[in-house]
Amino acid sequence: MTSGLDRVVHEPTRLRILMLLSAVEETDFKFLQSTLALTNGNLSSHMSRLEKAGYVKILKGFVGKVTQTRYHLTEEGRRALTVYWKQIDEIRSLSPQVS
Amino acid sequence: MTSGLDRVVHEPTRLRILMLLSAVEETDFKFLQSTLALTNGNLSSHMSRLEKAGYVKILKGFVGKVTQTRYHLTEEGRRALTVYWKQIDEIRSLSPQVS
DNA sequence: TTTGACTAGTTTGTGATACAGACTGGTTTG
DNA sequence: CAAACCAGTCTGTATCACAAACTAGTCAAA
Repeated sequence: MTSGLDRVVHEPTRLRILMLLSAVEETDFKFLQSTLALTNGNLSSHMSRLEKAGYVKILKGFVGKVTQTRYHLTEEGRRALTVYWKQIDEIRSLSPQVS
Repeated sequence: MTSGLDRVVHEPTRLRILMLLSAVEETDFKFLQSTLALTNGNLSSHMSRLEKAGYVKILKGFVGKVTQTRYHLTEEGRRALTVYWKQIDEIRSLSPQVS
């Protein structure tokens, strides 16, 4: 246990993605890409990572004939965020133990 | 600019080190090593990284004939921490822009 | 109908780096 | 002398963020 912090969540770009998702509950590729100013490849691989971790559900569909990918925060993802922020608060209030 | 977060600070182990230093102002190698449960090599390289970034001053001395290394948070380091926490707060309150 | 631009992503390649573990050089203790 | 401690350095490995290249399909328009 290096530090306890979930590296999947701790990565800044993914943290932003997760925070956005936790606010809107569902989004599509284009929105995330333009809002966070990411390259396609970068966003794509982050989303795969989040899916693999079980934090995000990837939903593929169509708008007319054009594919559209939407993302949905899972309960597990929401829990991971809660835990993460709790741990961050602990680090933030870190002071040496008086034993 | 990937996300604006200072990677030197963002790395969990270094963040803990910096928070400890910001509380005690000065510490030695042994204390950090045992408090954070790090290997010598790992702690050593993190401290070098922090020194290189200008966030920590490394002070080498002796206790009797045995070397002792102490660490001191610089003003720059303290500023970096302040900025870091401000940015974290911004991410934490992230919600989609209504344009 | 094929050429060319555009959309929406995925795959690949590379450089950076956190961490463990082995080793160094010196000191002290048994 | 041997073992343990201190404070490192120096490998090696495995991960991984990011960009760039690539793929697959859509939609004109000539």
